[in-house]
Amino acid sequence: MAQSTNTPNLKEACVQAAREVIAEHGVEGLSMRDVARKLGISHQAPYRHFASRDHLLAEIMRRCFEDFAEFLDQASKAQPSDELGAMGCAYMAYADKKPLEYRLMFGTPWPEPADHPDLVKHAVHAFDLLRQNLMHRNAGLTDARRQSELQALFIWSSLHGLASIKHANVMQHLVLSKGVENKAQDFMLEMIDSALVSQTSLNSKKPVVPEHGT
Amino acid sequence: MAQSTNTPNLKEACVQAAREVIAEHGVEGLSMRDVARKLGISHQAPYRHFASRDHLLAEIMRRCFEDFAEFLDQASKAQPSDELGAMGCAYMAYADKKPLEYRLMFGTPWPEPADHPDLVKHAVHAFDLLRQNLMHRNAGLTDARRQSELQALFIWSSLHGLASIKHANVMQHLVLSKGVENKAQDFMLEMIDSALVSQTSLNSKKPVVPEHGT
DNA sequence: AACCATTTGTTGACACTGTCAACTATTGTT
DNA sequence: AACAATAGTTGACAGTGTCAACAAATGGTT
Repeated sequence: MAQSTNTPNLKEACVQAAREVIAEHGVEGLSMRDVARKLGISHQAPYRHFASRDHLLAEIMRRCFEDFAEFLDQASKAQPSDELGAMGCAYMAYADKKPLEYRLMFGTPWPEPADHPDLVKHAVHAFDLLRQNLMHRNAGLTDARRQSELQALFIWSSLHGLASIKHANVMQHLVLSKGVENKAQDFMLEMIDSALVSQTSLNSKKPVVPEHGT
Repeated sequence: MAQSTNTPNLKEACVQAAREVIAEHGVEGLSMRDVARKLGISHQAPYRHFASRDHLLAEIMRRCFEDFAEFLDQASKAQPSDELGAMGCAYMAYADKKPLEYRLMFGTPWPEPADHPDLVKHAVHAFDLLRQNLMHRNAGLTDARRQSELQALFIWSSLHGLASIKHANVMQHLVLSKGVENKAQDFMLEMIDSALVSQTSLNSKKPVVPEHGT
């Protein structure tokens, strides 16, 4: 009966509440009933706006990808001289500053893609930013598109790999030498740069990825 | 009462049954009661051998790391001329051939590490194989250990990144050019090799990672 | 062989989950 | 004002992990 909170559009409130629950108890700890409780409504009310828990989760993930893509876009535009390097740094910075969102996008078992086409669309768009950037960089090459895609996959893999290793908090168990953990990111960006440059050494000598992260 | 199956040691049977359940319904679909049902025992029997669902899962993950480390070790020993490249290929081959195990190790939210020290120990050991290999390769360098660790993290990140992208089945949504998906792995191994060689170009010119995967 | 403690397995509960079905209240349209 | 559509509620059902109390098996000591 009551509906203690003022919720003009309950759908939006559900998304917000769900994000809070995830922040507190992790993705696995998200329950529809928690969301309902948090909003002071009945346990079935959210089902009027989301067909299932997976649909709610998919909506949140979709927004994360939207936010993520915009963040990458901004970063690359802010540094026109080195868009690619900026994107690499931005990628890692995002994973660092918004671990929840990152984990949600790339560390959570996805719901059935066929049921959530919008989610897929937004996820692909984030990748396309990287691909387009490399396309521009490889302009003139015979196999520009193919090369760009391969490079994009390489870059994405490396960045994502390091980000998920960081998120898994596993480095602290590896008994690494002093400073290695902190330097890992810069080192990795250098290695990516190095690999790209040595591959396309005929075209450009300019470094692709600068030194520092944040 | 009944205990329909002949289970001399129930603990072992539980692990086996759990792996089957995971194979059928995924990690999220693993339930203690499923395990019990599968063995024809009461729903509480498994708790005599595993304090909780997480403990059962941790034991399975621990064995996966054991198996994984042995696999990497075998591969590197089988090809003494290029241990590192062999390990890289072996890593991807394992992720490809045993997706369940790989996903379990690297794609599943870990239980609280403090509660499962053995799990951590075995996971670290797998990483140590890579580190030691690079240590041997970098022998003589001033900062051999530090460099080896940075390189190991880079290699691991790249391989793991690509493996998890593959497992997420997301490439099929990216509308990649023909052949890119299949070539991604070899390309990535080449890039890793290229980055390592160009970094330590004063020491060795020999390629670190060969062409083909399996 | 008889006793007893320890281990192993069972039964029954409890609180929790997602979600279906049936109900009521609200709202906008005619 | 009447009515159809929408939004929210209540109550159920089957499923889960796990605690507590019980029973059966097992093995060592006397």
